[in-house]
Amino acid sequence: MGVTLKDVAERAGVSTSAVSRTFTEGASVSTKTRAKVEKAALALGYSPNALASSLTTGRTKLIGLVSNNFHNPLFLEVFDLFTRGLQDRGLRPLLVNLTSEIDPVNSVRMMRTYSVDGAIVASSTLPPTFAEAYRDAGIPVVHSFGRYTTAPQVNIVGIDNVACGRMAGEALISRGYKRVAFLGGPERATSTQDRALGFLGALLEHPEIEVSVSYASAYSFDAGRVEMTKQLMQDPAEAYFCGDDVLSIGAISAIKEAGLRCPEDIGIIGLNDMQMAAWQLINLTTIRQPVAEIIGASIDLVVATVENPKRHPETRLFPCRVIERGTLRPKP
Amino acid sequence: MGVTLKDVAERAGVSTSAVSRTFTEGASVSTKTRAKVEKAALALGYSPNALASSLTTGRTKLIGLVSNNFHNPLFLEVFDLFTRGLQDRGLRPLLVNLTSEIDPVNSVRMMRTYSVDGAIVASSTLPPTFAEAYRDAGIPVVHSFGRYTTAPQVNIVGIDNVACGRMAGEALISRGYKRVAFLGGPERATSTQDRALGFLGALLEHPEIEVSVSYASAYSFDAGRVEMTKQLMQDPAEAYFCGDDVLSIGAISAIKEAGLRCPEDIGIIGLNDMQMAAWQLINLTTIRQPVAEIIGASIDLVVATVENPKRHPETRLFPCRVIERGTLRPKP
DNA sequence: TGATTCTTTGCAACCGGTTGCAAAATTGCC
DNA sequence: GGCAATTTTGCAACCGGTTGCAAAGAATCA
Repeated sequence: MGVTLKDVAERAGVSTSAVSRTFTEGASVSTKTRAKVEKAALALGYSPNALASSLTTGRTKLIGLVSNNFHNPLFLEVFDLFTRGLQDRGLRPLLVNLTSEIDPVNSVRMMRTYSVDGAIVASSTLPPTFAEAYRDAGIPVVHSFGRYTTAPQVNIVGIDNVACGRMAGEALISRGYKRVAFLGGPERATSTQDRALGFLGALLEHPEIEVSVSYASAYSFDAGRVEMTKQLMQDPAEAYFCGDDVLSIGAISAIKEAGLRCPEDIGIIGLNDMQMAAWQLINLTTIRQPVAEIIGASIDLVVATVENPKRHPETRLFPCRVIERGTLRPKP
Repeated sequence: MGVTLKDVAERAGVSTSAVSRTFTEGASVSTKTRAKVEKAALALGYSPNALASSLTTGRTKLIGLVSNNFHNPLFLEVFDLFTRGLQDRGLRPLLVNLTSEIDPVNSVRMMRTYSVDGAIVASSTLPPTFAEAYRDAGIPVVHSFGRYTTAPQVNIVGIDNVACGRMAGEALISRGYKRVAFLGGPERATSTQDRALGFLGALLEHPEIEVSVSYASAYSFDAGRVEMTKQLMQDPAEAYFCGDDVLSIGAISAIKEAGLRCPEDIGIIGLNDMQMAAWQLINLTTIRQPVAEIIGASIDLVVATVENPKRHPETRLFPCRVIERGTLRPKP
């Protein structure tokens, strides 16, 4: 079955080294032998074995793509962009689903077992210790959608969640809402904490506006719906900044089920701008996270770190912006 | 960085063979040496190199997971289940995104370059020739969500799309709709053709019911919305069987935008039952595709074919059923 | 043409493991 | 304890490639 280097060498009447060199960028081969080899390889249907060569070169061109966000529709876009982006650079994503794992130790071992060149942790909910565990194991890593820190221990690419929270707060203020609220994801998620911080910060400058905070149990439709239903039974705010788009849609669902309208009775602003948010049926006003840029930068960074492992860890943050749709009342 | 077999052997004071054997299931090692080796391995933090061993064993435990459905929310569930299912069996998914590819030749070469043990083509829109190209290259393969054929050339796991079409037709008939329609995905997709066939077949027994057929340009929200808008400008049917859930949601959006109500004015039944279909905001009556079973069977089949490459190709179809929600009027 | 330099080539060792084989060690049995 | 049967062990070859090195060949120049 498998055609090997040796087969090609024999057929072409050259040494295996010659064959190896024709398939190696920038190696020294004459045009004549190259032609002979290529002809033989074509005839035999030879394709080099990346894993065997990785043994000597130390590069597998495998990148571990680690995530636990297999329930957030945004991540379908994320996986699409990551796989395409990696493919375009001749790299292969080795997918790791961490949904049922809490400990990085297994995935680290796996990364080593498969000698990945680098790893990308794509998650807004995993703690920074995850990416750090990879780094400690000597695996070049970047944490995408991770939390910004002033003295990063690992590469981080994402958004400034505090700034986004502030942006959301200002959006509500500028629309004249007098009673606003933050409806976050799980309180322990760092992204939630940061968004709350920014939101409350913006409101601090407006003591005349009433603010409240609550947390859903997960970044999910159901959790958003449940939490908003709870709010409606008490004394709801006029407008909510929801921790993310899925949560927002859950909240909107609760509002409509209660016979209220959005934005006429209650306004909602989300975060992410996943494709679904633009669906006319949903038409969610939200803050766009520049997913493509984040992913492009993540790949760039992991490649750079693979090429220079001593590279200093870096943080790259991308600006977000409000996307005006139909779930907040218009500015006065 | 990398701790090798030799390092462990040296430290444990045994041969490399002994170390290799302690890490090989069912090999002959005494308890004493095993203990020595394990102690040394632990102290050194050794983890075996799967790629090096694949050279001699011929197994990488890598499974190519090939898809082009990176825009259908159902596939987030699909990827979640596939990655978890493969992981549970000690296999690793190597993700291949075919979105911008039409020719299998590149992905086949890639599979060989990485010596995958097998491949799973997860797509309802890729033609059967794709999976066949893998099989021709000697790669054990199963086509998940593929089309049923009586004399399969490759393993196929999925649903009986004709039966689903019939089921949808019967659901509409039983609710007393007198003018019904099929709003399919792209006409060239085999799944669309089969669903149309089944749907029309069911209606054949009811000549008193008026039937029409149209096709959206893609399995997407926008395509569904555009096509339904077109329908509404002419003379719409009372109820539509949409080719899939995303298409259905697009259609519902168009209906609401036109100031009509679903199901009071127009009924919709979808296909897939992706998680979102159950969201109260959408509450789509649809036909459930048993995704978890399909994926479990796909993994079983690919593993079985890896273990016995001469295994006869097999088709496994799973029954679907109607999930009653709120987008069809109730049965009389 | 011959000396010198640069390019191309093959040899052989190596990457990190596995495995058939024969020798060594252990066990069982009388 | 002695012998045969069984288990454990290490040697060495091999998996499919890469690469440093020295020799061979080609090109350059006087």
